[in-house]
Amino acid sequence: MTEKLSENELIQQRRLKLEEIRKKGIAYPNSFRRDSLSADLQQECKGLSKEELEEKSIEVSIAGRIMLQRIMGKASFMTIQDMKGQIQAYIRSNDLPEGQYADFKTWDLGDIVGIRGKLFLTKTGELTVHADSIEMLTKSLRPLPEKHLGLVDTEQRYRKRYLDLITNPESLEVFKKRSQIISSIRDFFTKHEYLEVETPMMHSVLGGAAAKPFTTHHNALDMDLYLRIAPELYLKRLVVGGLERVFEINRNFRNEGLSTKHNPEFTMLEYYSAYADFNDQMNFIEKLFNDLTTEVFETSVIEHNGQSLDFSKPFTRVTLKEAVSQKLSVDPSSLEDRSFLLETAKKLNIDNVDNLSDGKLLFELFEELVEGNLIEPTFITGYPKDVSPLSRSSDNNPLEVDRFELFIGGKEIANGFSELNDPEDQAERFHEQVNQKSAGDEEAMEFDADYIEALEYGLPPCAGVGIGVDRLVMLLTGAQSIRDVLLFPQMKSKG
RNA sequence: GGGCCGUUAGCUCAGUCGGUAGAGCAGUUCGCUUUUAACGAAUUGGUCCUGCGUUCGAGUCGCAGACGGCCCA
Repeated sequence: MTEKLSENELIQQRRLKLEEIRKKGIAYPNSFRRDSLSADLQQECKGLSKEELEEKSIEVSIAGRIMLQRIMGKASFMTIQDMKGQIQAYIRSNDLPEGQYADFKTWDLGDIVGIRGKLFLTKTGELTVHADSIEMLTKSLRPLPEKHLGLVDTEQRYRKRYLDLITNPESLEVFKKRSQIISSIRDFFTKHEYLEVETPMMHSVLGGAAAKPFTTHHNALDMDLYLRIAPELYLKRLVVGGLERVFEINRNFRNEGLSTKHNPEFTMLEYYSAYADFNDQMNFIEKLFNDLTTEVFETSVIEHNGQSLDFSKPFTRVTLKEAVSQKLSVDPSSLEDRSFLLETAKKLNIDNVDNLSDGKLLFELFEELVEGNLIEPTFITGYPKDVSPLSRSSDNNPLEVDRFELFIGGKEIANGFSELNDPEDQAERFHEQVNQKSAGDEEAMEFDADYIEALEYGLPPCAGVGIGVDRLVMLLTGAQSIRDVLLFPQMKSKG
C-alpha cells in the first residue's frame, strides 16, 4: 500500500509541494476561522446590483476545497467548495503580499484553503470573493477524480465514499435527504410523546424476526451472543415497564446475501404504543408519511420510477387473500383449499411446498405474485398466524392475526401488528418456533423465557410497527440500490 | 449459488482483423489582470485486474481466479 505512494508521479509532485510548505512554517495550520458559507452568501446577496454590493463593502472569510481553477498571468479565479456548495474567489497578484501569488500558482485541485476578501460581482454577475489574504490549510496529496464527470466507477464510489461525496453533488444530496428524513421522523415521534430509547444490539436469545443471525463471543463472560436481528422483544419489555410509547432508530444485523435491497446491517425504525391496535397504527403511518414528505420535500407527492405517489391520500387496504385471489382470478375461498395452494405454488416453482403450512403457502404466493406490483401505498392485512409468531390473534378468525404490512413501489416498507400480550399464547407460539427450528428452519426464533416472564407481569394492549429506514430513503430519493443510501455499504475485502 | 456485462494513465473513456498502447481532464513548462468545462503552445505519465495457456507475436483469442454491476434463486 505505501509503496504505491512513491510510485505515482502526481503524488510525488504534491509531496514536494508539501515539503516546501513545511519549510516555510506550519503545514497543517488550524488557526484560520471562516465566517461565511457559500450558499449563505449567495442567499444574502441575491438581487443586489454590482454597485450596491460594492457600496456595502462586505468582508468575508471562506474556506473549502479547490474544485476548479482558472489561472492567468497575474490574476486567477478558483471555485471553492464548502459544506453548502461552491463559491468563486478572485486572486490578484497586486492585492497580495510579495511572493504569495507565486505560491498560489502551485496550489492544486483538491487542496483545502482559506480566503479572506470583499464580495463583488463579476462581469457576468457571479458573486465572488476578491481575495486580500489567502492561506493553504490542508495540502491534498492525491489528485481528485475528473473535475466535471466526478467519480463514476461504482465500486470506487462505495469503497471511497469521500471521493463520491466531494465530486458527485447528487450523491451528497441523497445523504443530506437521508439525514433530514431521520430527523423529521424523530421530531414526529417526539411530538407524539414517544420516548426514544436504545436497546441491546447483542442478544443472548434470538428473537423478534425471522432471520439468520451473526454470532459473536464475549470473552469475559465466556458467552456466545447474537447481533440483534430486531429490537422488538426489548421494546415490548419497556412497554411492560410503563414506557407506553417508545421508539428506536438503530441497526439490525442479518446474516444473509447482499442485493440492491439487502445489506447485512441496516437501519430499522421500531415503535410501540400502548392502548392502540393495528388499525390505529395504519392511520398513524399515513400521518407519518404525509408529515414526513411535506416537511422534507415540501410536497406530499413523490415521483417514483416515473409514477406519482400521493402521501396525502389514505392508503389502499386489502387482505392477503383478496390480493392473491384477485391476481389468480379465483374466489378467495379457494385459498382455504390446501390442494389448490399446493398446486399453485408448484406451478410457481416454490421450493419445498409439501413441507409448508397453509399459511406459509399463502404467504409465499403473495410474495411471488403480488408484492412487486404494489406500487401505490398499500396495506395488506389478514396475515396467517404461523408466519406471525409475535402478533395478536384475530378475534374474528383464529387462523389469522391483527397484522399489516405496507408496500410501496413494489417493496415492503413497514410491518406492524397488534402485539400478542397473552403470555400463555406467546409461550405456545415460541414452542412452535422451537419445533420449526429443530425441523431445520434456520430463521425460526428461540424460546425467550425471560420475555414470557415480562409478559406475565402484564403488557398492556398495544401495537407496534417496524419501518425499514434504508428502503424508505430509497423510495423517497429514487435510489435504485440500497448501497446508494448507505454511506459505507458492505463490500468484499480486496487483496 | 446461476446467468449476463465490466476491469486499459490519478480520473473519464477509445483501442479495428492478434502486429511498437491512444484521447480528454488532471499534472509539468511557457504565455495571459474579470475567468467560469478559461484560453493558446509544448510536454510527462501504463502491473492493459491476476495467473496459466495458444501463437513467431496477446490489451485483443482460450481456461482458471479476484473484484464490481445488473438480473435470477
